[in-house]
Amino acid sequence: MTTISVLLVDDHTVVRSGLKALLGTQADIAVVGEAASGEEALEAAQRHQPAVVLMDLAMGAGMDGIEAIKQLRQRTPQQAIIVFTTYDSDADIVRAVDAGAMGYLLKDAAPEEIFAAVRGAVQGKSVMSAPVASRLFQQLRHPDEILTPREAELLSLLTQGLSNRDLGKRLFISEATVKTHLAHIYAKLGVETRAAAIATAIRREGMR
Amino acid sequence: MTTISVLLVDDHTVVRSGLKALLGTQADIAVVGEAASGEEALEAAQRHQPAVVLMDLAMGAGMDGIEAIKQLRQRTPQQAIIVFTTYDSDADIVRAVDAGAMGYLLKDAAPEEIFAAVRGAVQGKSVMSAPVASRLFQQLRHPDEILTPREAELLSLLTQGLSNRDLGKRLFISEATVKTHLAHIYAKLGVETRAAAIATAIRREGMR
DNA sequence: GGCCGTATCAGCCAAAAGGTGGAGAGACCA
DNA sequence: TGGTCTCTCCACCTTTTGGCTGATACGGCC
Repeated sequence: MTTISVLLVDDHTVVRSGLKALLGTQADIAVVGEAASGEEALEAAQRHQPAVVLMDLAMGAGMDGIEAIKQLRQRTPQQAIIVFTTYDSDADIVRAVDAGAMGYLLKDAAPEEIFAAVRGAVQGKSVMSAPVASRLFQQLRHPDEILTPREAELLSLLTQGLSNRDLGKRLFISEATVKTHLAHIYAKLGVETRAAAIATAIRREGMR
Repeated sequence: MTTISVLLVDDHTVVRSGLKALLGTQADIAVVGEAASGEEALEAAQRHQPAVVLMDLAMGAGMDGIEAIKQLRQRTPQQAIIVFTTYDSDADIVRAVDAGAMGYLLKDAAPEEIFAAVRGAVQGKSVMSAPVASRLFQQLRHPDEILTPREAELLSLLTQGLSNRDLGKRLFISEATVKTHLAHIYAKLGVETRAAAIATAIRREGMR
């Protein structure tokens, strides 16, 4: 039996020590490092060379989880990344999978679920919490309602109340492009105004 | 030195074991029980008679944290309650304090902060995370940021994505009046656009 | 009675957002 | 190779929203 080395990435000390305590009960799993930000995660992944990275998506200031996943996939592609976060937002799931995440767990997952995900990840299996799987399934049934990664990214910023101009600056695209994306988002969400899109996104998609 | 008994209430297994691990490092603090819901919390508080209850506000289905606090204050008033949650929403803070919480910690709090809060609570001291204190302070300094009933009503409809015209129809007032109310709401919320107002309202005021 | 807060309405102007239609580049795939 | 998807950009036009100023009316309150 080989020991599976795991790196924990979460800005909450409490969550890190909880995961450490839980994973510590398993003989075949060992936490080899911790990081509290995306930047730290890249450094720690390089240094500890874990088999699995358990990562939160929301991490206060600095690099966000999605960006960290992308960079990790580039630098240390042999490491399996499992997202471990609080919300099952459609957009986050799409973006995380797109960025290269192997699994997607919610923080209220049972310990057994977490163990299974870690063990599965090293074998190339995707493990996700039931609510996440259900959302993905629903998306498959309505393929024309799936937001593209770029649209999801834009929607996420939209829910923070940014104007078209600000969205453009933030994403390094023109205002015209922002409007195009927005029109597509509205069509997919089935709304007509940005106000309704924000309301729908925050409530239905669990964005915050 | 007396040992401080603590009850943990959180629906996330990971968070409970993290707190347990952290608090376990302190000789004068002992976790005497855990609960994953408001209902369980009431039962556990009765049975274990802890000196301090560390409680999350958001707890999936069933009784929410605020309701649990109220009930605990009634049944076991000698126990100090510390809120331990992810968000520093104005509405949540006010409601928690109103319900009888002694302290308010965010989940990204440093371990020392958590220890200090637990020790302070048994001595009747209120300990809160810096961002929380800052918000409370702001509220005290800007009492004119409280929405009038009519404004709150309008804001609530606004978060459903309605246009000014629709808001007017729904509230039986002219569009001009809607705009007046909106201007006041924006000023009070400290935003400039309806998009930002919706985002702020749903997130900060806990509207949904 | 006068002051203040709240709720109602108007008009004007500038800015932002939304609708329509079109188009090119690159990736991917059958 | 041709089709499809995604992302990017443009122009033109209409509608909506926001900023500003000002007004009336009702109910407490000192």
